[in-house]
Amino acid sequence: MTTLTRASGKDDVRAGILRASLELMNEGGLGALSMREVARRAGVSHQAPYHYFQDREAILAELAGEGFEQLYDYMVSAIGLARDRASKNRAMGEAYVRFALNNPEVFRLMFRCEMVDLSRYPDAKAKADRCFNVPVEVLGASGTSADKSNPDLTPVIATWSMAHGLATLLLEGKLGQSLGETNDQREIAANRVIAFFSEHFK
Amino acid sequence: MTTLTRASGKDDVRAGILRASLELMNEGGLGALSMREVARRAGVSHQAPYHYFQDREAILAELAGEGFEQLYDYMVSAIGLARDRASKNRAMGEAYVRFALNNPEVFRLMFRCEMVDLSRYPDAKAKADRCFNVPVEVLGASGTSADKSNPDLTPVIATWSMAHGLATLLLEGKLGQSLGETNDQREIAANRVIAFFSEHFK
DNA sequence: GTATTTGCTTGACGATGTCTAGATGCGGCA
DNA sequence: TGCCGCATCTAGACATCGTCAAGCAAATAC
Repeated sequence: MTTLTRASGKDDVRAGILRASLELMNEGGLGALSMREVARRAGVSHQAPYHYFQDREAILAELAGEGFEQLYDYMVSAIGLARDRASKNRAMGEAYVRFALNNPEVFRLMFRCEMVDLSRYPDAKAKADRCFNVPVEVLGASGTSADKSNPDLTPVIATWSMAHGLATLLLEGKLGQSLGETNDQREIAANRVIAFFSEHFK
Repeated sequence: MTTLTRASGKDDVRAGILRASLELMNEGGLGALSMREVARRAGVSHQAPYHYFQDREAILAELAGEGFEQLYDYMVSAIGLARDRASKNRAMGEAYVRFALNNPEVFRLMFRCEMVDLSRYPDAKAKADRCFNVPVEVLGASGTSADKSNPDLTPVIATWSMAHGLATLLLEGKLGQSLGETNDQREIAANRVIAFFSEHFK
């Protein structure tokens, strides 16, 4: 009885810490994610999280890794529904922005190098790299360079930058009312921008 | 006389606090900017800054405001050197990225809404808005909408997003080695991306 | 010449991340 | 069965942080 509780309790505690972290982040932003509050919410002492994670950054790295996995899923499943390369490209950008709008705090976390130094967390880094390869594969054939081993990434970076900048500006409220108030309105407007962009790259 | 000394002394402390804040930020990132360390470096007690700024955010707002002024200057002077609309557009994007690479921490600060809520700082907000109007004016004539009072901002947002995304991804190291190691290399590569983008909008 | 304001200091409070040092209970081994 | 070691977790302490409150000296106002 106690054994069972304890054994399953281990995973419970670790999972509970992660769940509490995600909750806190989504409720009050990245700044609200404190070790002690996480522990409090997970119902353990303020030091218990240090048994499962080396420090605060290790928790963030795990959350960021999960974020990259989700972003990958968003993009891949959107691409799967598209037929030609142009629509794949567009669907990818739309999925990118949609993910950002649906998971603003995780998105911020994923793209702030001072929050998580990915080079210190190979697992999360691998998940990130897998993400970054999606546009390369979708757009790869469009590279103007004949050298396959060293393709010209310019179009890939331009596309990715557009989607990333749009997502970021939306998230940080820098586009004001130009793109609407609700998430739905903004997503539609964002898709218009992406469509405009894609139009010019056919 | 005394009045004059006092007045300049007052400004000294205020200016010293701002200078120390900027230094700290540039040395150790946004996280290194603490009220107490700022005060220490400015040679005053830990409470002195509260005479000039309501709280930490007020200092950040002032720094962000200065950042927007600089970004405006970067863009406007770059545009001034260009002749036609296409080169203006390109010069603007290049200036945007150059500013970000030259002032990474201020750039981060400027575009993180949880750091500075611009709606609470009208001065900084005005400086930001003036910045955001630059692309509108440069690209304004290209709007497809005939309605001048409500022009179609899609091309403006696409252009801005591209530059912003590129700057952000570069700053956060998400483009890895694809664009070189040094700031100079990255700036050149970034300009290539911007050129590619502009090419398609002629 | 006293009262008020300005500019700054000192001290305190609660909160945080993390180090160190226990406590508690389990599995393996004698 | 009894002991050891390890995993899991708690509790306490420390330095640091942002900021509130109170005080003090000098300049200014009346």
